[in-house]
Amino acid sequence: MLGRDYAGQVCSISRTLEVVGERWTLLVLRDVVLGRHRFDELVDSLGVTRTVLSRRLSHLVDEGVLERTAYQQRPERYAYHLTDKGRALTPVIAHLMWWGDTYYPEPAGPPRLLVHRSCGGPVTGRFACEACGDQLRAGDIATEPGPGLPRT
Amino acid sequence: MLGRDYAGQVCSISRTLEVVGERWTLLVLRDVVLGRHRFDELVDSLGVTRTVLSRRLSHLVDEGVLERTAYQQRPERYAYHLTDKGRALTPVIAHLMWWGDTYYPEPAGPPRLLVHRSCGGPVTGRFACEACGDQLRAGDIATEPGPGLPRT
DNA sequence: GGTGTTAGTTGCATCACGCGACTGACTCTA
DNA sequence: TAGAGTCAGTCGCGTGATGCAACTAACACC
Repeated sequence: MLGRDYAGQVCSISRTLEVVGERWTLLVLRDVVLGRHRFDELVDSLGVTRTVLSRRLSHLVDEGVLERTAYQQRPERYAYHLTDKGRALTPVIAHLMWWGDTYYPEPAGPPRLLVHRSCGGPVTGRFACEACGDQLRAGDIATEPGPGLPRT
Repeated sequence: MLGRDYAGQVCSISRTLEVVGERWTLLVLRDVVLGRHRFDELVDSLGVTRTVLSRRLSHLVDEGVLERTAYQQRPERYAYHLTDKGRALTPVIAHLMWWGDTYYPEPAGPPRLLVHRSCGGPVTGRFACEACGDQLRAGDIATEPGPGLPRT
């Protein structure tokens, strides 16, 4: 996605998109979340070019989102797994999935469901307020300048 | 981001990324969320090319994520605002923001904070289980095949 | 009549991506 | 031991999206 970077953006989102905003990157992460960990598995599943997949995986490993571990020697074969930093992105993936299912539903229904691991119930991507504990809708959330906002 | 589409992907995320996955699109939406609604405001704030911004806005309007309304006649001037469908994406933007602030913190602190509109408390992007009401962490969420999953 | 504002469009050069073939190290089968 | 298969990539070429900068159009202000 980035030929050039999002220069001059003092913004947490642009920094994030430098890492995961390129074409295919979020789909690669989705596949890893769904249990696909090997290079050829990802190529087959995504239909992405081998060149691009190679670049994306290297970038994600460099940034600490994925880790590359040898799962066999002779010949050396590698698998890609999420780090904690990568796992922290699953809500983004989950919410993109929810949004797609909501606004672009497939006739047959959603191909994947998000469930609560322990009780099996459906999961929704609500935000919560840490102070009062309320679950929030989009309209309940406001932004305000933080300490790092440059004065203009 | 998409020269070609993510063809053959039976996936809610790829459908979503067709709409919001292109370079700059999520940053445009962030800016609209933060209150920038006019073409030149967005150009100045993002540093994006006028050409690309024009394309992105048209695409988002076509997809019903933004709406384009005239805020004055003679000369006609337009502003871009979120639709409900667009507002449903704010948790994605918010979570990307949180992730950037967490893993790529600025020395001065985060430039923007998310707050609960009514009580002012900090907001975190947790998922919640609709069945039991628990707030979930990334590890508490599992995926399972849904009705729309094609058999292989 | 000249300058400024706003919302774009146009043209050119460059960069990233898609496509497909190829490499290299090793295993498995006949 | 020759040939096919597996896996994780790399290489080369053509196309399409993007960056840069100038230009247009419609109007307001002085």
